[in-house]
Amino acid sequence: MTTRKNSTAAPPKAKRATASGSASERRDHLVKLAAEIFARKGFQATTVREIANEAGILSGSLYHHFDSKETIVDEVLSTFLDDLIARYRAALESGGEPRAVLSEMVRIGFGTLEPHRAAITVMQNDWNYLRQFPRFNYLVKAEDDVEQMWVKQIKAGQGAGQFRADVDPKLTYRMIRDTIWVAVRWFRPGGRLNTTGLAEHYITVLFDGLATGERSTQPKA
Amino acid sequence: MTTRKNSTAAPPKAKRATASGSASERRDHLVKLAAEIFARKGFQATTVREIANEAGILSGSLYHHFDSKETIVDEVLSTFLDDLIARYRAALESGGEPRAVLSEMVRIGFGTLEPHRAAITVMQNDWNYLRQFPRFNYLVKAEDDVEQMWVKQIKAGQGAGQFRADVDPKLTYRMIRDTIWVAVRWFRPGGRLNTTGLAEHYITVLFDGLATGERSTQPKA
Amino acid sequence: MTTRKNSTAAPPKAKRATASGSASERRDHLVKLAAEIFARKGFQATTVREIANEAGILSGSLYHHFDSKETIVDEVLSTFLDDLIARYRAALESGGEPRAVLSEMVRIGFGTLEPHRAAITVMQNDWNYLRQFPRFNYLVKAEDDVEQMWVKQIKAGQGAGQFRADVDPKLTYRMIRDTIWVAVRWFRPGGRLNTTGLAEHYITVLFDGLATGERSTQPKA
Amino acid sequence: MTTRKNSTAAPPKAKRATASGSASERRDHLVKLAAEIFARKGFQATTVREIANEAGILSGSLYHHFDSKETIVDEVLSTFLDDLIARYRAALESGGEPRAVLSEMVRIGFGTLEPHRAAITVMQNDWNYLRQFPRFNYLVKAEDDVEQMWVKQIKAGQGAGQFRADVDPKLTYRMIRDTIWVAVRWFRPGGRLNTTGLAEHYITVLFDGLATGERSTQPKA
DNA sequence: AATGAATGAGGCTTCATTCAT
DNA sequence: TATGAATGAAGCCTCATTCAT
Repeated sequence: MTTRKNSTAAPPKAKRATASGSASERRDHLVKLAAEIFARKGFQATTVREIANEAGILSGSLYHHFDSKETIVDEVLSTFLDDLIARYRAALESGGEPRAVLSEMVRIGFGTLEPHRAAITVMQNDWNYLRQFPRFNYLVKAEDDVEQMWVKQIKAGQGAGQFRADVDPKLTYRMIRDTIWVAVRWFRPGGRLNTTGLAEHYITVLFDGLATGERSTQPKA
Repeated sequence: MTTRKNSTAAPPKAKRATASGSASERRDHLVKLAAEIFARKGFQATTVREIANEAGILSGSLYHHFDSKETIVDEVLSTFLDDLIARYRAALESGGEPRAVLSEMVRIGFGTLEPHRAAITVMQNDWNYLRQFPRFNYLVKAEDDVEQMWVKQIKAGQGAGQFRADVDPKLTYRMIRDTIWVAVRWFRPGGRLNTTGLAEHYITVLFDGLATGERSTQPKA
Repeated sequence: MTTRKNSTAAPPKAKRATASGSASERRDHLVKLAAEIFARKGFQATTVREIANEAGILSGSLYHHFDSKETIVDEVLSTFLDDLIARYRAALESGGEPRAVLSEMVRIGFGTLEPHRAAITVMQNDWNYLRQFPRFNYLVKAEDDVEQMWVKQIKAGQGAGQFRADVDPKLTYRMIRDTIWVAVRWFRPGGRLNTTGLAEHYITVLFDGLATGERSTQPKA
Repeated sequence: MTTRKNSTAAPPKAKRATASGSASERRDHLVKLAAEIFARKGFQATTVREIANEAGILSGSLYHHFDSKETIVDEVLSTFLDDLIARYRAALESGGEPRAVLSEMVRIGFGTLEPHRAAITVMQNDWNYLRQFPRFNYLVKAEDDVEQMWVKQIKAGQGAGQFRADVDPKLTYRMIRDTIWVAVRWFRPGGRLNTTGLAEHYITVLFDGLATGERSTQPKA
């Protein structure tokens, strides 16, 4: 009735070693389990009972660790965003030329697809629902911060003559962002391309286009 | 609240001939109302009571029109998909060269953003949840059909030397598709660009890329 | 599973007559049932399931009539207070001399003991708990209104020389009020005294005191 | 949070001799804390976690001191009742005349308002709920004992011609009792009157009545 | 004595759906 | 077609209590 998973395989001692661990390790483990289910079924369709079952405890016991179901998804999302923003900042601080920085940002984006697959999926699917709650206002803030980083680089690239001047920076950012994140819907590790391959593929098309030969439209700048 | 007892008296046929004509009109109206709410709040977060309220009736009364909540969203999605596929087919049957056809398909895609905004939003946000029900299997089928149309054109374009040969057709399709549909999340009529402008903007970047000057990578074919 | 009470005794037709009735009759009936249980067990110790069981329906069905458990107790209390204040106002508007009016108010107070026994009990026992919720602020308001009515009469009586001047009007009111309401804890219809008898007994002691012979302290006025 | 492992090393006896002396002091402290919260929020609305928080420990740790939540409130109430009955007995044993003894009992009652405010509040508000549990039967017994003391004095007063004979002793007792205890709801130290003042105020009204001039009804005896 | 994790029962509430009228 | 009352299942959460450490 207690341990439901991994119960018959591991020796008792190993089990105890797993069950203990630092206070927040347990919490992190639970967040990870929850994230997977949220990603698979959607936040609303996921019951706290499912999360608890997956962890081998009763649903009420979850509330020893979290205030509410919202708190859990909050931790899922904020963990991802914190990591993402930190990576972006590092890329910006490298001080490279715009095209190189932007390429790196694309790589960073695709690079989160695997480690943060669940969180990105939740953000894609449940964002619309979650944002109606005041507690998730910070998500909008984070989104704005990220947008500024991208738009700034695109504009810098246009100023430096690296990017065509006849595209809208904000619009372009949105298209890039969506193309990256939405890939989480169909990308599965182990397919033809890994996320690095995906990134390079996209960088190619993004910068040089799908067409061959001469560019049909020339930049105005 | 209105007519309450006219069920057993009048002959069914006569009644339908007179009072009807709006038989399916009423139904369509309800579907449209529901679609808007589904789009705004998500399918699961939308209660049948909300839909009924919006229509000025009680929730139980909805069941004179639809078997279930799923039936309503089903109608929302299938109406959109039927229209979309019909348009794609028309573009394909025009028999133009691949690049022209693909451009037209992009235009068609962006062109559905306004008339089918609600349906597209629902498909984006609730697809993950809905697909777990067998009744929505046909959605997967429709998605596959559409994918084939696109991939065929991309391959044709590569064969004709119009498109670079070093990109993956299926992957490219998915990125195009995602870029278009996901725009429904932020596109609002009345902004800087209408959907036609959006389409042209994207076609430019898609075919010629973001960069200026020489293409850094050359097609292998 | 549906009708649990009065099911075997009454003929089917009678039952239907009971089950229907005007929309608010059903609601009033439920409120009355709930009031009895609240009085017997306390508001918090009463579960919505108990209320629903008593009414022969499922707990969820209660929410067809009421927003919440609080709404039910709200209706219990406000019904009582509305009636009480109306009666007090009528007594005040009779325009009698203070001692007569005050006597009448005492009679009114004891007079509510039977028809509003449940509500008064709830107010006595659960007031402390309920007042913490903003929605019950109006209870405090009603209490203040009533206090003003009483205090005004006591002061008037002192001004007219009918009541001793060396007592505090507000304090005296509180003691009278509490003595009346708190009787709901032990008063049971069918005992030695009915509520009229109780009222007269209290009026006697209230005005003339428990002692015999000369009053040991004289009014200062 | 503090000492965590000193259980198996030291001999129990030595430990108790040193660290203890506050064995029951700690317990009494916890009871006092609990009483305050019970009074403020009601017994049922008070969680063991709140009590533990107030004491700076975790809720589970409370169970090293008490078997259950009921045990705590039991201690709150019985402590008060033991003290009250002892005081009453002392007054009775003084052997004064009925009116003097009764006055003293009124003073004792009001005198408990401050030192036992919390316990009295709990008894007022949660009596109805608590009495349904067999373990609190002794409360009813104590209540009966007290009633007998009062009624005996009232009857003695009537027999001695000090109190009017046309009042019901039991009924009179109840009204006096209620008037005193219920004052706990609004009495706050530091107001116009302290409990001594309250007592004298009430004694005046109780024996001589609110009215001035001749008594309108005369005792029959 | 205290911690911290868990239990198990139960509470209030929501909601899609049904059905007699 | 619509109403209004009800169902029944389920959901999130609370809380007194237990127990190994």
